[in-house]
Amino acid sequence: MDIKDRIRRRQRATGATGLIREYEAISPVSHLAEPIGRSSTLEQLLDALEPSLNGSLPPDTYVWGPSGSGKSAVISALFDRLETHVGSAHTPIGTTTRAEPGSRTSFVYVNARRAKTEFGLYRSILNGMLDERIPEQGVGTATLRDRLEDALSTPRKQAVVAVDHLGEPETYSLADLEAILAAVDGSLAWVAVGRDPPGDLAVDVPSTVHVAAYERHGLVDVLTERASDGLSSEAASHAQIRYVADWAAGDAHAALAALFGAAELATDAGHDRLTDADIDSATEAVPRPSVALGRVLALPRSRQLVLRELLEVDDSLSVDETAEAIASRRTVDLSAGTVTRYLYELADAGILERVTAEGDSRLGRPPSRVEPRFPTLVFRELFDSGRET
DNA sequence: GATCCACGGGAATACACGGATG
DNA sequence: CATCCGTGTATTCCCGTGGATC
Repeated sequence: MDIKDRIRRRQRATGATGLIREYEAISPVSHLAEPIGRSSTLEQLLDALEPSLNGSLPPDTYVWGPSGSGKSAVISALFDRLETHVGSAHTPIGTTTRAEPGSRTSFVYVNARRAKTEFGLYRSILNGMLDERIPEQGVGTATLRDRLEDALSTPRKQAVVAVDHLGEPETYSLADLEAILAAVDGSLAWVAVGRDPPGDLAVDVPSTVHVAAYERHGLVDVLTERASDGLSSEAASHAQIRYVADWAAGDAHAALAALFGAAELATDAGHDRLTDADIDSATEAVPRPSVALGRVLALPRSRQLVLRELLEVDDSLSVDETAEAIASRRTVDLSAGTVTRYLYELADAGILERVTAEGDSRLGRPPSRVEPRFPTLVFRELFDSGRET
């Protein structure tokens, strides 16, 4: 919804005549309704979820794989489909072949980055199951849990909940998720998504699905498809796409971030197609490894603002000096001390990297400076064209 | 009046370094 | 020589506050 608004705004601005035809198509934070080249993952997921197609509860499942391997893309697209075509809650009776009459299965996709608490999780699940408006505040967590149990208590009512992005600094772990959902009394199964191998987790999961990184040709397919949807024809050459795919080494998020950044640079420079220099500059603006943009864009406003302004500040300054510079900008209404703390916190979370300065031997502990660990060009663009994320 | 959660200040603690101490 | 201490910074941690919502 957010993204669409931004895109419309952009399309209006550019008249969709420029090099970039559709921002969403080349955005690393958006997913296609039909993921490209992940059919084996899709099959494995359907195997695991098969019981739910007949109205019974599937086993809890853990899906894992590296950054940019298409986990989110596949899961979100699949749950979307399942909810509209299989979950009968919103489907008029008799329009599709359903197993047991009256059985209702809700398929809910939850982004843990945006539902960071127990309260938020219950709220997201209820939101996906019911058409009613769910309170955001003013009501206790236990109340929400009761409400969820109510929703699940109707005979033959069940829910399969996908919870994406587990185990990141800002999100809870699979163990936490299991504990939270175990407290819910009702027919509910989960599909948890994370990066850690199942063996590293403190939880035994009955079923796992591994998603491997994209092969080179697979990633080329993804980029080709996305470029043809989002860019003017022939804006990116085949050789350029292969180059980006190689550079990204299987990480679709990084590859799309580079493509998006290059398109942005080319547009700003008035090119009608990507130059190799655009691509080089764009890849330089994508650190490897890089933090997912979705993580950055899910941060509270004030942190995103600090990150945005950070991009305008001389990056050789110390943390304190940087904070000072950021706090003095007129868009920022925070004390330098608070900005300092934000910078340290962001560094601790891996969104920034602290680099201890060398030389310059003054008294006391030597200062460090911070460098972004996220795709800066894309963040800048999404932040500036949007707002309210 | 209850409740969630982002905010934001500032106290507490860690660290680097040189010099004093045992 | 190893350890402790003081000083000046850098970094981390805690917790009350208040807006918004029900």
